[in-house]
Amino acid sequence: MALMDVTSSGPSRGRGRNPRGQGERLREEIVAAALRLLDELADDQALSLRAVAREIGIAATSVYIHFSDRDALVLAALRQCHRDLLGAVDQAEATSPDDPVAGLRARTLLQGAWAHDHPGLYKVLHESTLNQRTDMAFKEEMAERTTTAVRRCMDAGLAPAGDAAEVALDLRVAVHGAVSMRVNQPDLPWPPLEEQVDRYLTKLVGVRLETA
Amino acid sequence: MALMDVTSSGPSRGRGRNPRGQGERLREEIVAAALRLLDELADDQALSLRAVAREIGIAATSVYIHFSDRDALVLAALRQCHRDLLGAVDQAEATSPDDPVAGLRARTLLQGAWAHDHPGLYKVLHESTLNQRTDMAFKEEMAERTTTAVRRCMDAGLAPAGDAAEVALDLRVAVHGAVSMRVNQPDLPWPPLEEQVDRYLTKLVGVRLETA
DNA sequence: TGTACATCAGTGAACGCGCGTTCACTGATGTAC
DNA sequence: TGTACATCAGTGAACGCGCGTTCACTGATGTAC
Repeated sequence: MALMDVTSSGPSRGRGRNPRGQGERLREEIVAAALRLLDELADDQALSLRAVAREIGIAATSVYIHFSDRDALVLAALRQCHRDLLGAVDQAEATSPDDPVAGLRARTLLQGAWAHDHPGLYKVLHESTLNQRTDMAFKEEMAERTTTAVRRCMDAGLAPAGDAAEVALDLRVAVHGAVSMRVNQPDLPWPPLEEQVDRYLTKLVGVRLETA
Repeated sequence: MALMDVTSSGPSRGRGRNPRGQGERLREEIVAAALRLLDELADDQALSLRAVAREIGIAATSVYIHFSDRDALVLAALRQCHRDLLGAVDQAEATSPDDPVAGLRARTLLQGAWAHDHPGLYKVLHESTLNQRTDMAFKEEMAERTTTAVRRCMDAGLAPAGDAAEVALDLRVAVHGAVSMRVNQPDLPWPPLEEQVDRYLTKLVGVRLETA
């Protein structure tokens, strides 16, 4: 995807300036560093622009070349994070194209696995005070796709017909609760997420899961 | 409860020093102010000791008379907050002493109502990074009491017999999800919490609710 | 081919601010003799 | 009854720090003529 650079080894380590026309590379690096730090900090308010700059070895002021202020940076990072997650979840679902129930289950479990791998980002994405202060409209996409997945189960006769949006909401909410509590209190002795998700799928959506 | 003070009107407004032996009053005032601010800020990291002092008109250093550092103050505030909530929930349940299902429902709904009234405190209590850094063992009490309430329903034959702890966990988790999402994204068009809770009670616990 | 100029990618010093915490203190009130 | 002293409740100045943001700048690279 990126052109090979014969003269330097690695992605221009040593923090030389980017070649002409490649100024956008820094932008990507800034966003990536912000995501790394946000995952560690688990709190958008705690992320400082200066820490991001430090992380990649640039002057703090260089961030302003690409972002108008700190909030714009955080928002861009979250947007990117959401896009990545959305892609991963869709991909997980696509593994079982012929089995709507398996697809819905894979979707749901991938979100759990992602939260397990990136607890800080999960918190920032779902619990940050930016949610109140900023738009975040892009988040609705995930909800819509879950509704679609539930409807597919209903249409295939694998779940009792009903209000797919309502059922999907109940499922999303319950799973968010399960993930959120695990993320927020990781030291408590939680039962396996898979089992709990399966109970929710069974009792809330009404699908039948083969007890493997 | 407190002795009447004939010479001053109101609870010693004007911020004169407390009489000898009443130094603990300031402690209570500090905790109350911290809770007020935490509810506004919805983030324990954002609460500054200086803001608390400002809020009640004392010197910032006076906080150190009662708390060893900022974290100790926040923890004390959360402990108090949790104690109050626990009492309120128990009281709600006690309104229906002869109906375990109504009791469980009242318990659950009161937590929802409390979160609605104190969204910032709900967030701090359940989502603050203090959860990772500090003990917060006192929070387990709420879980135990919910399990007891569920078991009561089972024992009375009002819910299918089963693992009360597991069922209670599934319920608590789902309700936390419902409350958490409403608190974190208050501008989204949520359906009434009561109805969602009733669905969870029906589908997860298996109780039958009179459809009034 | 040379050269002036524009553009691009980024820097470094400085600003004012609020923070947690430390320190030595103040002044009222009670108590021992 | 007087008085020295201890205790209590709380203060005010000062510290060093990291922060977001502003400003004027630097130096390499491309482009018009």
